[in-house]
Amino acid sequence: MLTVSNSEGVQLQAKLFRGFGDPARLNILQTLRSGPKTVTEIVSATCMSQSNASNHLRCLRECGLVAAEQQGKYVHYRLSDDRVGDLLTMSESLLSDVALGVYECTRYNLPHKKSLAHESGENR
Amino acid sequence: MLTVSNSEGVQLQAKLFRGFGDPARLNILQTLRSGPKTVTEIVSATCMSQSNASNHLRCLRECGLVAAEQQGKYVHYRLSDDRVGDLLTMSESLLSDVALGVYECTRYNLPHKKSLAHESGENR
DNA sequence: ATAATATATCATTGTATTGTGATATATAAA
DNA sequence: TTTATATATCACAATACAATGATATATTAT
Repeated sequence: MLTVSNSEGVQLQAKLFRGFGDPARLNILQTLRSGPKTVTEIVSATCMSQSNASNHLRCLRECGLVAAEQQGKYVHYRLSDDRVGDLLTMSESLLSDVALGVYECTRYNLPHKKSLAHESGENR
Repeated sequence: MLTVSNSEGVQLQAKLFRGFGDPARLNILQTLRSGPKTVTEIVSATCMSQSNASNHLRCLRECGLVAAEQQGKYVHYRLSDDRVGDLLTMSESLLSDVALGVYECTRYNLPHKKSLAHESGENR
């Protein structure tokens, strides 16, 4: 078992979670839970542009979260390991209990209020 | 169980994973696996600045991944749920098999070549 | 009260990441 | 071959994020 009690281990593990931590990539992973798909199928299921999907698929592939197999002019992608799906399942279980908290977590999802600071008052 | 088959669900779930997907936050979570800690203890265990730790702790708290309890002038932080640790354990299991791939995933960890563009040329 | 310690907040700055559009490559069909 | 379809690559612009430093708040000790 990999030990993560060192700095490089934490880096690695964080990078693994990053694979899951982007809406576009997570969307792809969720889509692949129902079975292998071609890029075109992924694109249409996720409503993302083809280049964007390819870019994220590359990352997911290099991270080992998905595997690719070329068949003719198609490339079939699938989750690389059952544990990828297991992690999704477990996170959903956790999420169902902490959803409200996550929903309200604002540090990294601020509603884009670039200039709201001068909205009358704001003194503290 | 929360359904993630919709756009908001994926957003939420991605945000949950983001809590794990940053080295600083993951470092804090790993530190808390061995038991509750004060901010000062977390700071010294992780070698991060106090304000940085507080900022990340706030995110982790708002995401529901950690819980805080004030005791006198100390605030004790702990993992909020066993499943947080379980997710870490499971990711480590997965990582031990895909570690090489993750290590080589370059799309989001490019080696910092800030000024390489003007290395003779720079015309674009 | 004053000082000391513990923690939180917040604006700023630098950097990393995302999505896009243009283009390249590869395979198959006509 | 030419054309169409599927996928990949890559530079760029826009955005999002992390770490910092300064400062605020809260608790305890003197």
